[in-house]
Amino acid sequence: MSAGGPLLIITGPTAAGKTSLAVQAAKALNGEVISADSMQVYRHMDIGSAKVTKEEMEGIPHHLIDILEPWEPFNVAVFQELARQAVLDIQSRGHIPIVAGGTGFYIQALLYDIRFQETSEDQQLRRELEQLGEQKGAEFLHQMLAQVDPESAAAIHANNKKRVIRAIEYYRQTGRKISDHNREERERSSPYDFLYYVITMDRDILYERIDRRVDRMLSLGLVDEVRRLKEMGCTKEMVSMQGLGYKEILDYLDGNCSLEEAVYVLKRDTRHFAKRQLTWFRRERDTRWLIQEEYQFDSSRMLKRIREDCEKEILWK
RNA sequence: GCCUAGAUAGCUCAGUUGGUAGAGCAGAGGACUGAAAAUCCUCGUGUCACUGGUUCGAUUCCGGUUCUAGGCA
Repeated sequence: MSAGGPLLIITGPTAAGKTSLAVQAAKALNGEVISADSMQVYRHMDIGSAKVTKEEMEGIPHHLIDILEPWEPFNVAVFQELARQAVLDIQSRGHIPIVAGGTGFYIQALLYDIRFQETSEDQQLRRELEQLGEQKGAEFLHQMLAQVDPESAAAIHANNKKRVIRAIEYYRQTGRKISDHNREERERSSPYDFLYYVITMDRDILYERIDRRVDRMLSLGLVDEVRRLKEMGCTKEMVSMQGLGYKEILDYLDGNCSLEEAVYVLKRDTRHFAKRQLTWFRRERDTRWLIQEEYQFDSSRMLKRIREDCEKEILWK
């Protein structure tokens, strides 16, 4: 038994069926859910983030949902800190933590206990570097990075300004190369006894479900939800407003495109996102894939599989 | 019915002064360690509508056919 205790992870691309399986698993295994979702942390963003409703929770406690206002910043390091606390909290009640959500990066940070530096975010430096990039071009920034951390420069494409800037920022703040840091962190093993499930299905079916879900969001009042956020003062620069469904509808409300165009882009970008999520999970170690077709799209059948795995692994007595 | 313009990758279209063709989007694969629902990289053979003709050679020129727009009756 590892020091961290048992941990169940239920993830997968958007619209794969994570939410309901997580609740069912929690009910069956005496668990509580920790959301690993970068958008559901925000209040007033219910429809577009496909946030679990009170009814869907079926009385199961859900952590890290509705904890921030849309103008507040959020990132992996904050998530990790809060998620750790939630794990301890749940364990203190003798319950099993169930991490459910589609943000693979967050799951990784918690699962492998990735170390993040105790430095405050340097918005000033970031803005400076961004400006520099605007003025002198992506190549220039990339060259700056190459001088202090050639390995990172070789690994990060010059066009990927966000990454280049972060690598420079990391070096300036810590005096260390982010490439060294990454290499070390990659070696980490998890403190938890975990079962890492990734729900998926045939790509065409997944894409159809995404389209239908966006249509449903629209009929549930996504446009009104975004309009309310806009009236509250939310702008597209905010991290929260970069979420799918928010940036596109905001574009429409700002008069940059028709609603039809916004919906087309939203569906398309959500498909792209689902694809990226799958790429991420394919690369992760020790994942167990739950192919919906093999379980007739029936979450109780998937739950049965999970229970069998639990017994085999003897994670919980 | 006549005239004109089109018909090229799943979609929108470019192009070849005749040597069998290429962009964007879609789609696929990948990266990712404090913006991650973000950011970035890689991948393009298809009866060039059909059918005759000219030609060493036609998707490209000429004729006909079909279809689609627009115009005239």
